[in-house]
Amino acid sequence: MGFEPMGVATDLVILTVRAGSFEVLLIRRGIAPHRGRWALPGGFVRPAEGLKAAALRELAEETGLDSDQIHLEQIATYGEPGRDPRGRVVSVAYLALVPDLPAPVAGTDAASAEWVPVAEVLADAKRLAFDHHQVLADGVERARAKLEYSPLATAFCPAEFTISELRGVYEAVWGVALDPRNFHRKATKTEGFVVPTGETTTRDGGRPAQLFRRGPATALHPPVTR
Amino acid sequence: MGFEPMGVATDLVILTVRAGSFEVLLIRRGIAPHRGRWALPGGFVRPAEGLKAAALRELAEETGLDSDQIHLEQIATYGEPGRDPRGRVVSVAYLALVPDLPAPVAGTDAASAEWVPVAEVLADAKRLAFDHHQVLADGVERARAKLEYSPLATAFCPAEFTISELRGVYEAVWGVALDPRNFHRKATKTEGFVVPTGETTTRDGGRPAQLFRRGPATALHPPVTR
DNA sequence: GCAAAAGTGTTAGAATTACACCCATGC
DNA sequence: GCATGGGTGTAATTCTAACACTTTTGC
Repeated sequence: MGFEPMGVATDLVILTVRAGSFEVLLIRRGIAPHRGRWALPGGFVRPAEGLKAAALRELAEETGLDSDQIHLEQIATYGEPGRDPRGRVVSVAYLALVPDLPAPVAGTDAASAEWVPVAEVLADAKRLAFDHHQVLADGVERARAKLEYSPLATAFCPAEFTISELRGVYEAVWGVALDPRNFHRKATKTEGFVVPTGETTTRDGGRPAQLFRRGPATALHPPVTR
Repeated sequence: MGFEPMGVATDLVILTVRAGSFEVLLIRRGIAPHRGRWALPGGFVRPAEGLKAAALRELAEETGLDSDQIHLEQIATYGEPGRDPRGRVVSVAYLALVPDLPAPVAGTDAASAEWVPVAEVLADAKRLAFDHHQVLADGVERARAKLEYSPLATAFCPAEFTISELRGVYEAVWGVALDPRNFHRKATKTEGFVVPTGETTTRDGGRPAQLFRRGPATALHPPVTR
């Protein structure tokens, strides 16, 4: 059975929230094409490697994170002829949501990697190489939408977090202010969203706040509204 | 720049609602692998062809429909090594929602095609070739979810339809009964969902019903609840 | 004490639900 | 007339949004 072989790659939209800022991990390309321009991390899928496995490998190379600590899901696949000057390359894009990394971004990859505010990158459609502006836009839109009806915001938080830290994630990703009091009720009353650890912290200042972990829910009923 | 070439294909989850039944278009495979088994329509992407263009070509071959009349969106991409015995094949799955076709399904494709109730196919995980059971399940879940917050149900209807025909789509896809009176209010009051044509029909029996067309909305606020 | 953030209570308005009821047609 | 589905009205309930107010810490 004949078919025309093509290159298959994965690209990663790695998002985090750092100090109230919603940011994406970009690399400066060290090789052609688009040498010296900013791009999403990514690379070709190896012959005996699954697509998600390839994305996990790239993610570990860039961030040092392993699969337990991160949320990774497919966004979409981009394959217009001509999107890559090297030839026909089809790219499967993945969305990774990671907590604010205590360790530096430095991975085994030699190319320089940097966290950049999402708003800044999206404001300039020509900033990124290839069709990565569209890929980023699609990934960001997916993340924003999923915060509403899934407990995914916890993926941006450390293992234990306060309700106001969780609210900070929503505010950074959506770019809106939420009522702290109503948000507190929503987060703690929504079945399975968060579970209290019994501990408290004063790291946010003011009255000590309860610490929570991610709950078992996979969907939020009712959703958190934007 | 070296990469390992792979086969790239598209598979189609073509869904419709016919006489109150939620159905998927399957073909019986005429060639190996999985010869004689049921599968989703699909085929390899041509060298200079875009992914969506390939899906549209397959769709036209199977149903005779052109792009104006149908909704087509990407579901996901499936590329585990070993999913296709012919070698490393990555398949980009597309979801197509089509109205009940007045013309027979017969296309230029020689393989026999048939509409089969979705529930029947999903009930038997071994019915379909390759990993098509998973692809179908993902496509169906996408369609069910999108009915809630998008005006996509109209994609299953002819250009002009009554509110009860629209409700029939929801009931068939979700497998639930909806209150006709509350649904009527919801559909007609939700901004941009449907627009009245001014015509009426008695084809559903009883009092004449107003005819509507799809409205300009791309999202429904508030959503239709399951 | 004062500032800051956590957390609870309350109330008005909006949306959802269930169902009573009337309308316009075919037969 | 009578059956059938179309379409409107309305009240009970639930959800949301806005904000007053109390609690517990650091300084």
